[in-house]
Amino acid sequence: MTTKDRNQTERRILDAVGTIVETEGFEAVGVNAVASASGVSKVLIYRYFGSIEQLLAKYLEDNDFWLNTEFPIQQYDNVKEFSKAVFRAYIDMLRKSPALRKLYRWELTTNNPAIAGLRERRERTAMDIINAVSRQSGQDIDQVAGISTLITGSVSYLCILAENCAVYNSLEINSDSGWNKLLKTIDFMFDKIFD
Amino acid sequence: MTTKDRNQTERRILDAVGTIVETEGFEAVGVNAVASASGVSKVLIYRYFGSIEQLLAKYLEDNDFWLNTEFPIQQYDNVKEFSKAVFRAYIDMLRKSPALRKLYRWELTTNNPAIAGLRERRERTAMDIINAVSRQSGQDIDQVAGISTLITGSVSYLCILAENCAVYNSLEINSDSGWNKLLKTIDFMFDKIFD
DNA sequence: CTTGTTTGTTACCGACAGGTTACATACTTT
DNA sequence: AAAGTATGTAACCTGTCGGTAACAAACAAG
Repeated sequence: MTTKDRNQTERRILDAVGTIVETEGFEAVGVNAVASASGVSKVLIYRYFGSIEQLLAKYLEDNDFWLNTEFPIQQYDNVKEFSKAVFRAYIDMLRKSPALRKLYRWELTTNNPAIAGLRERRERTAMDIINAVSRQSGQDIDQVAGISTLITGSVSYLCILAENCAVYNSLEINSDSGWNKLLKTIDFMFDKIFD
Repeated sequence: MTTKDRNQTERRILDAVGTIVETEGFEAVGVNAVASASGVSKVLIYRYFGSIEQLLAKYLEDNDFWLNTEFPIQQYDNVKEFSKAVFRAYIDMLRKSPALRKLYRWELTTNNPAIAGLRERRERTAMDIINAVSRQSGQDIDQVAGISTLITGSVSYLCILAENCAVYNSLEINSDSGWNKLLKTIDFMFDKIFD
């Protein structure tokens, strides 16, 4: 360490968490790994953050995934096109962000207060959109929730899987071409459903 | 160990793998864990199976997930009902089997020859069905593959997630009621698509 | 200048992981 | 009965994990 600067040290630690998360995932975030990746002795991790759990909580809080993306519902008068756009945004977000993929993957094997908090807020955001779409389209809310679940669920799954598997049902889930096919299917579905 | 019986010892080891997989998942299958769970010294694991990878390969080979479920395509003259039935079977299978859920979860974080082999065979089975449905229904094959991907992908995701999370888009993914709603949505979708 | 506090490093501890060596005991074969 | 082989265990080795103690250096306040 060159100078004595607590703020900078904390930044280094959090940055190290970021790179570990992006490359190896949350599962790999341990005291020793963060210490060596940040070039900071691990005692400081405990001193400044308390524990790895709290460090991860801070990391999640800093880059608050998903929550900051606001969907301006009113602006769309065409519910069908709005729906398509929402899922397009969802796909882009997940395909672009390694950290977000790792977060979704981590959630499948873990449960802790930080994750529970994220899920709650995500649930609220999602249900707000679903409610709005149901109201504006006249579709049954369970039906809208179901369709939304089918799409976001599979998109989440495929984006995680794509890091270890190139093809699923003949779709190249690693390339734009595969995802464009899936987008066409989603559009097709909405065209059939919203008559 | 009471008597000297290699067959019985191998059985004990494989059974221990099974219980560990079902309760904690493939990630937890290590030499020490299997040794203590089976009551067998770990040297024998190496002697009889070579390595943990090979032991897991044997375990996967023994209970070959997914592959043994044959779908008699010809028997259905109604393609729509056949499709619904396939996905119903898929959901039941995944919801009933903890080991299968753990396998799907493991696949999201790992890649090895055993998994690659499974994927290949699964891919072939799936594409056989998709081809048949496309031919018999007249739907574009990419469209059928897309729909199938949306459903199986989300079902896989939700079944894995349900072990750590009770609600997704207001659906109770831990209970039959939530899944029945989702089944209704799938049926609804097929009714709209197959006109 | 001296005293106390913040920031930092090194070195260590116990627990447990994967993996191997050396040895004991049973069974088979001649 | 004797020799060889298959089956089993205990003990150990190295490495890494999370976690802590002890100490060094910079800085602030009197």
